[in-house]
Amino acid sequence: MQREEFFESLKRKGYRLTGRRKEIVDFLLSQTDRYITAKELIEHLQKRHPTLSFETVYRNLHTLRDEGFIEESRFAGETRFRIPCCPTHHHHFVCISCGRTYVMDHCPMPAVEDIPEGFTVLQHRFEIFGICAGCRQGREIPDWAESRTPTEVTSSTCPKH
Amino acid sequence: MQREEFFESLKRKGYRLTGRRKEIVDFLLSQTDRYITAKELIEHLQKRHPTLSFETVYRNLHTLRDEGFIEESRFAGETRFRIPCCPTHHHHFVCISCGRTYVMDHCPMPAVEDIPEGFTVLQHRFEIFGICAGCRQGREIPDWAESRTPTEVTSSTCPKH
DNA sequence: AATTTAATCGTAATGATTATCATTTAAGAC
DNA sequence: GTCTTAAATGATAATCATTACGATTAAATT
Repeated sequence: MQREEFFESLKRKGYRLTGRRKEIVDFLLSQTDRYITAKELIEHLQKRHPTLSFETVYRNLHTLRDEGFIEESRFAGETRFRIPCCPTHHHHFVCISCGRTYVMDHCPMPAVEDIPEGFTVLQHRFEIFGICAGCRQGREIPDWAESRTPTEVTSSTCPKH
Repeated sequence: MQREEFFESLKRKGYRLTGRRKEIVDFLLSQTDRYITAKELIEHLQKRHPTLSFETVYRNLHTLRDEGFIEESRFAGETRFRIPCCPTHHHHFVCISCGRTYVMDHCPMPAVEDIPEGFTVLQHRFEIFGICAGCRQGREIPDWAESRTPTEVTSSTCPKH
């Protein structure tokens, strides 16, 4: 979603286009290929705008999330946010070292056949966590990743984005 | 995994079988069909053992997690833990109302074919969130669930556990 | 029973997130 | 352009989950 489109959409929903809101959205739009933490966002924006408050950042992130504009994920012990890189439904390979996400075409839901009657599906989450090629060189695998029940999976070729 | 087996395994890894550890594991073993929060665990155990400290609970949960004995998930704004209901690899339908989990046979990993060369897969996460039949009656869908980008998925039949 | 050291307790500290309320400011009306 | 008003913000304090610390307890081994 492009910047102007994004702001139009916010406005249509009755939100005001404040300076802060625009700064926050602009930064998110500049980072659509990875998840960022609230802290990263604040630190980045406070360089130019020292008076920016935590409250404002969290309030905006949650507003955007609740309106479906941003995705939230949590890994390596931190909650992270991002604006989806593209509007179509998809899942990610997430690099736990740099937070970058790589689009995967596959969605598991069509193959799920054992949801019983009376159960309501609201959401699903499918993410593969690992180390991307860029981070592979020169970085160790973080402790938290090695220490948890790993999944032995053999993989194959070629991402996107 | 049964109780004695569990304790044996802990002991083999060099951990002591303390009273607190056993109480914590026993409670987890009594709740293998759902995720519980650290708070729930503490509140339950403090009824009988008022001196139980937060420190001990968190330390044990993390020890158990790091040794691969318990799974961690986060939804509805809270971090939750559980001992897997069975040792084979599987994923869950998670009821966001009661936290109960229902085993699904399907694992999406074999169908994933677009992981590029140089990328290392460490883990994957596939969860379906929704409302189970039991909770469907008499409960509303929580706010947090309705407010996020929902996934429109049609489903079919019959869970386990 | 004595020894060793992991595990625990109690408390304080940390870090992330949320609440309060006075003040500011975007958006629409005039 | 000015006025109005309600949303958004900033500053601060509060809350909540989680972690750290140092003294004490107790499991496991001798």
